[in-house]
Amino acid sequence: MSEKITITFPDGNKKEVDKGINGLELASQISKSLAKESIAIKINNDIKDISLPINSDASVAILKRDSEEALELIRHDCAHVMAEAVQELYPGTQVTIGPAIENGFYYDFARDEPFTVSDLPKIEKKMHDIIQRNKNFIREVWSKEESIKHFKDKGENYKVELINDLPDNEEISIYKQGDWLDLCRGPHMVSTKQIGKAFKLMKVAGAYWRGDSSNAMLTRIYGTAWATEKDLEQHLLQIEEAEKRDHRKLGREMNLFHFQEEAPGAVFWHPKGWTLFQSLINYMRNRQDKAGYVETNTPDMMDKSLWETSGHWDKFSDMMFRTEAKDDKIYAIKPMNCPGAVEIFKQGLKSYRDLPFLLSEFGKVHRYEPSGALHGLMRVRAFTQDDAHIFCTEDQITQESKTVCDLILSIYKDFGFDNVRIKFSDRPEKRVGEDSIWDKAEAALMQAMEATGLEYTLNPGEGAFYGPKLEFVLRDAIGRDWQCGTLQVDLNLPGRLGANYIGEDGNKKIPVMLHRALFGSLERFTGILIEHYAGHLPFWLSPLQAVVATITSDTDEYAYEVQKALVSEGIRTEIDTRNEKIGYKIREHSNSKVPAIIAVGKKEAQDKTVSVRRIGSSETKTFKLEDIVNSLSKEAKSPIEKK
RNA sequence: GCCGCAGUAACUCAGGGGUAGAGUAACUCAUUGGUAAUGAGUAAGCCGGCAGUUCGAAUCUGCCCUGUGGCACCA
Repeated sequence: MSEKITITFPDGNKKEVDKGINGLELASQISKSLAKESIAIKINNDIKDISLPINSDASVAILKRDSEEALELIRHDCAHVMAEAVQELYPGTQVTIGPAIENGFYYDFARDEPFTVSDLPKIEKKMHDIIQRNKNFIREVWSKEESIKHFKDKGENYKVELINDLPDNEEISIYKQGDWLDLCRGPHMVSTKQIGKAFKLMKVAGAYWRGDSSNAMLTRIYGTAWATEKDLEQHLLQIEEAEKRDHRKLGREMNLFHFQEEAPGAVFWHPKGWTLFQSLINYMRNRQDKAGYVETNTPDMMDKSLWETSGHWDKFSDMMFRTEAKDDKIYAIKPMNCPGAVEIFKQGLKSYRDLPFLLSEFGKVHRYEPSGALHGLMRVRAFTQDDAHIFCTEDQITQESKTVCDLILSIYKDFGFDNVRIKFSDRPEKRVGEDSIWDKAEAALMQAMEATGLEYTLNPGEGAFYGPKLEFVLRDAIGRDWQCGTLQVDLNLPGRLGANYIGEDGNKKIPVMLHRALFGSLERFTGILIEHYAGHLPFWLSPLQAVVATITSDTDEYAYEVQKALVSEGIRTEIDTRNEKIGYKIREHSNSKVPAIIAVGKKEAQDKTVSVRRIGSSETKTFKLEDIVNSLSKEAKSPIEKK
């Protein structure tokens, strides 16, 4: 009699089966249809090939193609099929790695002539052919020597490198699909046909071998893959939706800003865009005033020596703009506001009684960002930080950090961002300061984090060169994440720049400096808001809040009266007396996303009323002039004024 | 910075070795209208820059600039 093991199913049922049974056999014991639909198995919560023998008691779930976990397999299998298609169509192309990723998969290839998008339809067609061949994925375990020889003979140098770097005790598995095979950890589904049809190759891109810019550049092909064609369709629609929200497009349509060749990565803010920008600054200034900050302003250019002292020159001089005048000095255009803040702190003798000392600055900084990184307002070379530096004692770190966290979250809420995640980044490889100082800074920040009771994730090695940091990541209306605010504990720069205060004991002490930014970059935050709201900014932020549109020229005079009434209450109002039909005016102002379109014709002029149409609605409501002025001026208040 | 793609009228885009094209916008005229496009007409361009090939280049080639999708970077 063969040995038995006990299988526990997700519903808690147990079953005694022969040792060595595999998932497929197990499934067919339950039902034929299940066996037919199974694609993999979850053994003790690890997803495995369904053909893998089960040799000990285990909890087991059989995965069908429509399960959530299947998606990753579909995508990974799809990557393999794409690699086969590419090697079939373009002999001599080397394969490297090809994982499943969010929404799809990619595969990196090494080929002298990179692929272009025009190659994609051909590859896609070949993939469909391969899938139709319905070959099983077959797993084999090879010895290191055997696998190295195989890939070396085939000229797959990258695979050889991968195998060489595998730890000696690791099993080397190979997956075959028909004649084609790939080094792969797995797992995979049963056969290529289970991939289905719901995939599409999306784009080609360059990518460094092993993500290291000193290595060769490979060609990456990205694809998206889904369980059903409906899901694929849905995904493509979502991409379209994101494109519609693109702040670069909306910024032009709404006449907010532009860029031009002479100033790469620097914004030309148009009047409407600048109005929005200023609304954000005013809001933030108000919140900071109430939180006990005092606002400062520091020089845009300072002698290079200051940046050498701070340590910025050593790490970032390549990315700093510099300028010189008739004297022989080299001035750096500030890439950060912190040294300036320290210089202000240093003026006059400070006592422990002055701490915490909260200095804010809407500082415009310049950084020579790599050309390939520039992206509309999201990544620019000249931007404004809502920066602040909190000088405090070590004992105050926890409380001050907690206060900053609360402030950030409260501010994000005012813009409709309720879903915020926090990342904790600790010491990077290249840094200044003793390890003992880092120990202290990290511990203090961690303690503050614990004190807030907020959830966070660890982000090892990603801290600033002078200290660990928290990063605040918010999720927008269509589920995209944006890193905005930051809080950094700095036990290094104040000392380097010679800041101190007189302690309780009468001795000089070096203060701790907390760097923090809430929106982060005002430019970037503006871009995020535009995309988050798809251009439909809330009334208080809308640079143009109302348009008075006339129906006939007979009522121009009354229209001006209406505009004047609104403007005198601070509502940003334009007037449209053009010789156009009202339908045309409605259409135009709707397209440019004006929140309130106020139509006036003979009827309104006679009754001293207005007809209001709000953006997003096709309803028209009639109000008395004074009533609309009152209600709009209430609506125009910022969240702070409303509180 | 690296790999790919793109740059033509204010905007969106077609064209492609031999008078530079469309739609929208602008301007002019007519029309004074009731909630997402009234009609007719006019004007508008160093076809990103510099070199080269050619009898001839917006078109082909090279270099550069800018943008763009990724990668790398992000104090």
